[in-house]
Formats: sequence, C-alpha cells, structure tokens
Amino acid sequence: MLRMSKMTDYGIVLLTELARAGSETRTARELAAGTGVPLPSVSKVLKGLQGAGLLVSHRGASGGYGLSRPAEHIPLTEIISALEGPVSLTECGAQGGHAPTGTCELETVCRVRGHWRVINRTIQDALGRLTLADLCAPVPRLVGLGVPARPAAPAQNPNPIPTTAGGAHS
Amino acid sequence: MLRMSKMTDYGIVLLTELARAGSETRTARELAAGTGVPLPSVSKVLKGLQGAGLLVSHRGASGGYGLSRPAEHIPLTEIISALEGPVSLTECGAQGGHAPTGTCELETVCRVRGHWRVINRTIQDALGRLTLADLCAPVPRLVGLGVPARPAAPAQNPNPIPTTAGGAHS
DNA sequence: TTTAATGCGGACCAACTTAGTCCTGTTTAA
DNA sequence: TTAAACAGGACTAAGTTGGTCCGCATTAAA
Ligand code: FES
Ligand code: FES
Repeated sequence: MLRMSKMTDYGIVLLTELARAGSETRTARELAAGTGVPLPSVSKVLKGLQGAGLLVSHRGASGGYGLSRPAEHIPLTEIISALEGPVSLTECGAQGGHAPTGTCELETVCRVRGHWRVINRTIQDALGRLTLADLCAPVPRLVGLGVPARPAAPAQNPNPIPTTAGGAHS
Repeated sequence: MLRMSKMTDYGIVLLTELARAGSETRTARELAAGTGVPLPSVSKVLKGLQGAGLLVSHRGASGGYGLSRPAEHIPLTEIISALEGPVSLTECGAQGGHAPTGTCELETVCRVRGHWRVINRTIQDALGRLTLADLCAPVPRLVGLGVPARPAAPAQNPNPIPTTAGGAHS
C-alpha cells in the first residue's frame, strides 16, 4: 500500500486547517474541534510538528500553535519526513534514523539497490514540488506536478490478485 | 518513511534474479540460494507473485517458477500492488481492499482528500514507467523517469528535525 | 509403479509498530 | 492567584509484519 501512517495524515489535515487561519494561532482544542481528529492525537501530532520546526507554539493561557512560516514555503516532503522520517520506499539503503541496526543483510548481494535511489528521488521530487498552500487550494486540479496529462497509463494492476484488492482507485 | 514492506522488497529482488534467467524456470531453493533471502520467505513471496499472475509455476519434480511474460512488460507498479495492495499513500480514499471497514471518519470533513488522488496518481505513474527489465539493467543511471537532471531541487528537508534523521540519502 | 522433488495452502507465532490515552510538569495571560 | 494552554513523557491495546512449519497435491524420473 505504500501508505503513510495515519498520524501523518492527521498532521496534514491539521496543518491545512491551521493554514486557513492565516497568521492567527489556534489551540489544539480548536483544531480538534475543527477537524474531527481526537484531541489527544491532535496534541501529539502538533507536538511533533513543533519539534520539527514547522510550528511555533505559545504556552500559557491564550496560547496556541501557529505556522512557523507562510504555507507557500512548507513543502509536503518536509511535513511527511517530520512525522515519519525520511521519504524512502526501501528500508535498505537511505534509512535516515529508523533502522539503526543491521540495515539489510542482502545489501552486498542485492543488485536492485542502486535503482531505488533514483526512484526515491523521483518521489521526493514530486512530493517536494507541492507546498502546504497547494493543499489548501479548494480545487483538486493541480498543476506543475511533473506528470501533466500523459494519456498512456503504462499498466495499473490489470490482474487484481487475491488479496481481495482491486484497482478500485476511482 | 513511506516504506514498502520487506516482503515486497524481497519480491523485487527475486523477480530480478528470475528475470536474469531468461525463460528458464527456477526453483524456490535456487532463488533463495542466489539471493540470500531465507527460503520460507522466498516461498511465501513467490506464491503471492504467482497468485497475482506475474509468475507461472510448474509443480512436481523439476518444477519451478518462471516469469509469465517478458520482463519488459512487467511494470513496477504491478509488482508492488501484487504484494501489498494498491499503491496509495493514504488509507483514506482509494483503499483497495485492506481497510474494508470504516474508511476514515474524517472523510466528510476532510478537505485534503481530493489532492491525494493527484499525488497518488503521480507516484503510480512514476513507478509504472519502470519495468522489471529496467531494474535488471546493471547501471543505476535510468532515463525517462520524468525527472531527468533538474538542478533545482525545490526543497528537500532543510530542517532536519530531531528524529535523528537527516537528509542523509547519499 | 515407486520415489523424490517441488509447489500449494494454510495455520501459527513472536516481535515490532501504531494509534490512542493519560498524567504530571511548566509557562503565561488574565 | 488562577486557569488555560503546551511539554514531555510513560503506558496500553490492537494490529501488522516477518518468519516458521506442516501436511497435501502434483509431477518427472528412476
Ligand atoms: S539492499 Fe535490502 S533488498 Fe536490496
Ligand atoms: S479522508 Fe481521512 S484524513 Fe482526509
């Protein structure tokens, strides 16, 4: 599935909510109420985001969180890597800090490793081109994502496999 | 981290090994020996790949596995989705079959959902452009990945965050 | 016909990760 | 002084993942 953790998803939702507030600060409670994310999780995610330098926090009464810079300058990659480590499909090479022990025993033999670097870069690039401001735009029609109209989708899972999965990306 | 499961990684390694054998078939044991992947896991992965239609199997003595079509016609997306479900960053929309219950409670409120579709598509496209044959090529210098030489990396994690992570993708 | 190699289909378990909760500080405006 | 808010943990429960194992069906070859 290549999925992000749900916390990261939450983080993005919260950030967009926060971005909508402009330069105002919002309390964790307000954000929880505004998004539907359970408060304790909001708190946890926000803490992480603050630690990563994406948010500034004000403590004490009438405190809250605010973006540390304008949404246009917060790339999606930074959000994701703040919440779940560096963007990298493989755990093998390029493990930023999650797998400090023996990376992968196959590394010496593995002949695929080199390719992953390129693939990872591609994805990072695609994700880095988007900023928080883009995510806030109401219409899902984005531009400049590197893959404009390209009619020939190479091959998207024609053979559904028995995992009960289907290509139901509609 | 956005990481693929290790099984998927194994699968790719095994497939490349198999592709190197041309149209010959290989037994699970041979592949295990050739790649260093533990045999039981090889077996499991291979079974999955067979079920997905990427491999053909011959049972009985002197049986084995072979590619169901030339490596040039096996896109990377198909391999990945065969082993871990559809390629989709978010569990929210577009869950192919892994989260059959209540997808995401926020769906009604969430204003980011629409964007993920575009992002997912982008990644699928980048991955689908690569075939198994490409992965077998010895040199990691790939072409036609949509992001050729692009000198200006938009913004790659300038603010490393305390997860002990760094941009250490070298 | 017998034998042995091989894939098939599961069940199964231990270890790890994740989502979520809770509690005790510390800071700060009112 | 008070109460609202963040900081920083520890903690738990649930789920996922990687990995192992076994009995069965199939098939080529002896
Ligand atoms: S380096 Fe781990 S499988 Fe290639
Ligand atoms: S739909 Fe689940 S968080 Fe957006």
